[in-house]
Amino acid sequence: MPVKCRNCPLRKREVFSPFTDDELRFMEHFKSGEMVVDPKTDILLEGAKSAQLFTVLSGMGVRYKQLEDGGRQVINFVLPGDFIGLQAGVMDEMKHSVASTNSMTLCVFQRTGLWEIFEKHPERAFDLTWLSAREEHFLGETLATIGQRSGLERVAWGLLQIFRRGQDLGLSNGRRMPLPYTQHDLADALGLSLVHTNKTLTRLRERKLATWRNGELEIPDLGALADAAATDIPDRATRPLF
Amino acid sequence: MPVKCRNCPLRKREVFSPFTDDELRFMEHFKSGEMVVDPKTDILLEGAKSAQLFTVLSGMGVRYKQLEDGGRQVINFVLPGDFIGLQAGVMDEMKHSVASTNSMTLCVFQRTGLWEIFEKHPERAFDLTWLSAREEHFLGETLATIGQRSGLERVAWGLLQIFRRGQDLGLSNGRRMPLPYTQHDLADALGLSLVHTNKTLTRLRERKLATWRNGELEIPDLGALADAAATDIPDRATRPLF
DNA sequence: CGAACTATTGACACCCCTCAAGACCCGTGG
DNA sequence: CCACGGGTCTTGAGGGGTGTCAATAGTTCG
Repeated sequence: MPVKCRNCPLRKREVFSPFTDDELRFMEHFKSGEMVVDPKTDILLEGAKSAQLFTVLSGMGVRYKQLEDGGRQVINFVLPGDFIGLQAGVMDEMKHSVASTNSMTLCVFQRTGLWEIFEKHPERAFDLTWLSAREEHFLGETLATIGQRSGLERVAWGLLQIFRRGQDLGLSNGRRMPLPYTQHDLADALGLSLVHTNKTLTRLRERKLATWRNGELEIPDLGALADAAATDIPDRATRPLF
Repeated sequence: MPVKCRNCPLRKREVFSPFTDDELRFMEHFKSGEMVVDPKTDILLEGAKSAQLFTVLSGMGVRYKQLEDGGRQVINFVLPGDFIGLQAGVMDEMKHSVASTNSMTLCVFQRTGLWEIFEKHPERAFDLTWLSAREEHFLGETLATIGQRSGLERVAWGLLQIFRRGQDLGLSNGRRMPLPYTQHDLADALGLSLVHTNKTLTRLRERKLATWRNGELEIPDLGALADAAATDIPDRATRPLF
């Protein structure tokens, strides 16, 4: 029973382009409902064979892998517009877990709809592949950062990355944006210890490059922070499909 | 002008399943030629808008990102059956480079064929998305390793990973397989310095867990090495499409 | 024979991890 | 109301893993 999706961030390849009639029809056809998730709750678990795919309408979360020894690697941060569960839809099961950080509302699709997309909507199918390739690209960037850069560079890069995504999503008020994660989340994402991440954040704050407090991130000068991250100004990133 | 592709590792989802007639026809239709690449040669450069996609018929290579400061991150190792250039085909340009290590022979496809696949061969298109999702999965594993594990564990994990892929491809003679990379390549893949990688390889050799010499890797006991890598026995990995 | 690349080994420094303790916040229950 | 516990953030001390620098040797190639 398709539900009207007032807020579903279905997009063409352009960020924030208006919906076409075709896209609206497409959305309503495949959407099967909405779902609200409490903070700090697992949405998908590694190994799960989920029958649903999700799109984030609001709230934030993390993709992560739990290690045997108790460690955790945060793969990336999940923001509004992100697609969740494509792995379970295309492969047989999830290869990582997804948990909410905030309270999140999700747009729900049935996995079976995927086949219909590939059969009847080749352009949408192409978009799905594009989405997956984009994820691959970002993971490569992350890998290069974790593998090759120092602690300060990693933290600066991570904050910069998520701030840019927030900007593209319209989450930022000028130089501020909400960031409900814990320092532990960031540490696990960057491959640093919690303590060292904390001390590095303090350094960034002292240098007035980035201040992250009470769930709000402030970056006075993107360029200065980018210098600290040793990255060139990058591709503007987020282009959600649904 | 389609070229007969005697060796093209087109597969169904099963590793080494025989070709179906449909698959053979599909291959020949999209293949536009073969290509031989000298060792140590770039095949695709980051930022390139390549008109071709490739499949590896033989030889080995690396996917990598060159950093501004001279560093290099090896994203992963390219083995026979791997697909190269999907990013350039789906997105506008390559987000990483690909270079040969060995002498490689490649199967060449025209990028324009991609659209035809999505329009007329939804099952193949699904396979492409599956491929991309699989890459994403492996990158996640790598990220977790680099981000969370010690040097010894990383090296053990890396050797194990590539050995298993070699096994699946039939490249291994029992406990040995050819491995033409340099220690520098491995170091750049694992986020370790060359020197430390060397010393860690020595330790693995002394413990008789893995011996990598003269371009050949020998692993006497996969289980023992897996213990050193702190990984559970994983999903058997490589299932190439083309 | 020299140049370039690769592998190896030692010395040393330092980044980052671990352990530990305390502060602050907030919910719960006595 | 206060006590208590859990989660998060913060700071200090100490140690070890890892990076950097440097030198040697083996190999290939011209």
